Amino acid sequence: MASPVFRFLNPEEVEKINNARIEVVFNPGETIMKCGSPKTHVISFYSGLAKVSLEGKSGKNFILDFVRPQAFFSGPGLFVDNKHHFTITAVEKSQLCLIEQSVFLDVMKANPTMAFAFIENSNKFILHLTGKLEGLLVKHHHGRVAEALLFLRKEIYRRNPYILTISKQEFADLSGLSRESVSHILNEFSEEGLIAISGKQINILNEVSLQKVSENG
Amino acid sequence: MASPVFRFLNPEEVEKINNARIEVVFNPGETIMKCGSPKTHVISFYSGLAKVSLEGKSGKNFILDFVRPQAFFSGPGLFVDNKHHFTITAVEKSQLCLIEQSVFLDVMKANPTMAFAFIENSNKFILHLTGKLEGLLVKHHHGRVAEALLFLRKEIYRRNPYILTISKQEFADLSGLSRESVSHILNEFSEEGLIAISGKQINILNEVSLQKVSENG
DNA sequence: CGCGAGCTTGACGTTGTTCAACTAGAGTGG
DNA sequence: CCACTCTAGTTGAACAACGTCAAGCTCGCG
Repeated sequence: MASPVFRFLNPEEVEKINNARIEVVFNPGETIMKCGSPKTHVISFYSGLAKVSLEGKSGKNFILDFVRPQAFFSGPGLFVDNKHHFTITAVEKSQLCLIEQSVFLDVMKANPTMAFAFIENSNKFILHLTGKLEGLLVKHHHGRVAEALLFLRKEIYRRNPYILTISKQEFADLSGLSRESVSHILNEFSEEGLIAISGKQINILNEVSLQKVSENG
Repeated sequence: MASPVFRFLNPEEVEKINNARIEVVFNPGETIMKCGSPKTHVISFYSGLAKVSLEGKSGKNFILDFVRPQAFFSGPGLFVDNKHHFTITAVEKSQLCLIEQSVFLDVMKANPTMAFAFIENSNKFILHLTGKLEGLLVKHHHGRVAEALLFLRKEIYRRNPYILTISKQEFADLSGLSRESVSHILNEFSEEGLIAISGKQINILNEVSLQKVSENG
């Protein structure tokens, strides 16, 4: 029960949730939730890394967010059409719990504090999405790549240098660019001494400058 | 108490909300909520039209959504930082109620059904946002203008032909383009016989083709 | 040693922004 | 009732951004 959404449960409620959850392990590349399929469970994520992506027709994908340890994920189909609107795919080997939605809702119904925590979680997601929107609208490719580099360093891998566990295609899907553009720009950053790349390892050498590029590029 | 969010209140709860609300009328162009300011009320919208926009630094704005009669609006700052993250501006003369957030939350705390309706409302907003994101990523300018034209016809003005109450600049902010691009494209659509424009009136002549442009352009 | 997927590199063309000049309409004051 | 001005909108041209294409590279794996 690691996620903040569950932090206000009493032992009885914890018990109820525990009886309605199944623990599953997904290997890299495996689909956890498929866009369009019926939504029957909510997710409590324990370990690993998964991507939440939008499947555009014409094959273009876009990564909205990552699911990380301690995260809770429900999806916006709840109370709307009870379908999944995003596809969630394991990037690293991931351990998570699938909790029956009906039981989850029962508990939430009786515990308004948990409902408020749930709303907090949704609102943070909304803020994340509007940040993405703003990035796509105002930033040019350099800014978006810089933003993605810093996001991965600060939010996902939480260290520097870091080893990319996502592919270059996924990096492109994260920044809303083509794979080739990402290559070009990483190259430029490398030549300018902002970062150093060797294989899958990325080393951010000049975080301050990169931050500026992210904001003004 | 027109919004679906309030549909499950009992008379006592209605009374409580009624005592904590103030009715205000905004004229076109007036700011209802300003991005960055503290968030103390939620909105129940009665009549008129308002835009919800993101203020990008560098002066670029983007219209995320419109607030219409019957709509409820809270904003994602709730339970996060209690600030406004969007600016809401009246487009037409608008009549709305500002409800004290603390009272609103008290009522929601005691009424889980209302909390669920609130979550439904948030989720629909999330779906709207991800739709916008997808549009920006996949569609080219023609597709976006076509989409905006159809959105205004179907969701906002609900008739055809319709009179634009938003400016061309706002139309551009809605589709994520520059004013000039919008001009060019509306011209092209007009020459191709898809629409007819005279002054502020827009007449969609070939909705089927426009729909196709919206989907594949 | 050879194969193939993922990635890189460079050239090219389309798209859409920006700039600048122009037009139309609305409000103001003589 | 006519200039004058101010804002909103249009038009066209030039340029830059970015995706696409195509060719080449790298590295893991048989």
